[in-house]
Amino acid sequence: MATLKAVRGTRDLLPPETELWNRIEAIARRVFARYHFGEIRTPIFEDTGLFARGVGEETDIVSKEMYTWEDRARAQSEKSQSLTLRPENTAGVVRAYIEHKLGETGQLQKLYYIGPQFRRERPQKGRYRQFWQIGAEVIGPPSAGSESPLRDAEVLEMLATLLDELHIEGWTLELNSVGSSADRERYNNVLRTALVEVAPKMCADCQRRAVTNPLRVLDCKVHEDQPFIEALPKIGDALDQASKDHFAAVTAALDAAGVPYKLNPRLVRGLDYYTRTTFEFTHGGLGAQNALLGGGRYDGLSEAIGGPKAPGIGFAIGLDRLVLTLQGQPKIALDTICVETPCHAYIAPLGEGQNAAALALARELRKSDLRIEIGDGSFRLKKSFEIANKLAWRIVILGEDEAKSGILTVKDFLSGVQAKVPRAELSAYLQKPADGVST
RNA sequence: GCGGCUAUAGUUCAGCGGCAGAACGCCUGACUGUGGCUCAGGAUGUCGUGGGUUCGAUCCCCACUAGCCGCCCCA
Repeated sequence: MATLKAVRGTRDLLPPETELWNRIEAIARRVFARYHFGEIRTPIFEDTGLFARGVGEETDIVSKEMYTWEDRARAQSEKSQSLTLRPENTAGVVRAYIEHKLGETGQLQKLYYIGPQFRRERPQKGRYRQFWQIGAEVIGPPSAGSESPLRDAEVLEMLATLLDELHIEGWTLELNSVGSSADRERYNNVLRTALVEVAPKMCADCQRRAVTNPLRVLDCKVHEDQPFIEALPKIGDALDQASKDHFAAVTAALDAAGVPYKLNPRLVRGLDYYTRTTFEFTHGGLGAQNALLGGGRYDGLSEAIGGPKAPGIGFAIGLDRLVLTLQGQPKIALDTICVETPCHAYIAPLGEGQNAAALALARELRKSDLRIEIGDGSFRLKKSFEIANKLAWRIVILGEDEAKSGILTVKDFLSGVQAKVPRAELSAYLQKPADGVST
């Protein structure tokens, strides 16, 4: 039988890498809490229609990258239904917002999520078919202030704080406004018209994009095309006054808060639901996938999927890429966020007759929140020492002498000091830093 | 979905048309209760899978699968 493997584009995360993931998530939760965000957990699959209507029928995600299947009816009363593994989480959050009538509370909803998403793309470094995102959404009825540029700026400022606390060095915030959906449509037409003349002089990809997705031409990286792109109409000029004012207010607030950003008039995002503010935080050294996170405002999303008017703004961080970035950074930064955590002590029972006593001792110590590993009485003491030295700060020897006297032998690996410690004092003794090493 | 590169020990990798190699890691070493550094031994394996060429293929050819890089697109 062929050995089973994780399917293409999926992978296992093992210790100690999972430790890094946990720490990143813990930092994110801590930062979100300071900004009064609460966690939301939505199902991992949804009705296909949610993504078709929310994300956009014509987007690549929906048209060719979703894991979709027909969930057959099992009973006469049941209807078959097309289901899809979520390719992103914003649509699910907005669906939940509508379903639970959160708008009726009149309160601004600040929700964050951490979880896997699924897209059937060609796997690459930092791009998996099951990938993880940390994201957050600020959404609510207009009366709650959900349309305010202050919310855009707050989210961006929070992200700057988060990246700083994660010790990501050298990030860049790129910022743009794509205007209202009407602005966007108008601009698309203007662009399409302008491209009729210019596109034939550009690269093959651009000639194709000019027809299929004009906004994408702005993203072209071919050097020779840059002058043509520079000369194309700017989306900023197509914005109505309200959108211009909104964007100016966002940048003013960022300036006041001292959050650095770079205006990028070419930053258009792939998802249909984005309006007004769009942004990306990028980081060099990630190759073609240089975006660490992206997001934007989506004032019409709720209505697009049948809900009330509920403007919002949100973002999603690609966790897989964030981890890659951290792993690629100078060791100092990595150490501050992820250090290996050895056990406080390794208990070495001498003889299988001491195994039961070892478990009892471990239980006692673990109740004091000490990290304890237990050896096995069948091991020779030499072997116990070798193992213990690899994974613990100290070894506690539990032999017949110790069992009788109640005084345990403890050796500190760093200093090499060996001590006799009464059982009642052991927990306190092990809590103490092992010679310069802090717990 | 398209193009290029890659696939050998637990890991990182060398290698060659004729019995499979290194480093690190792992196991064992005066069989009595003492690790690290050193020393002496030892085991690593369907050479990604399936076909083909050949007296003989881990090596050459084809297909498949997977990974990496790029394109498309995107967080």
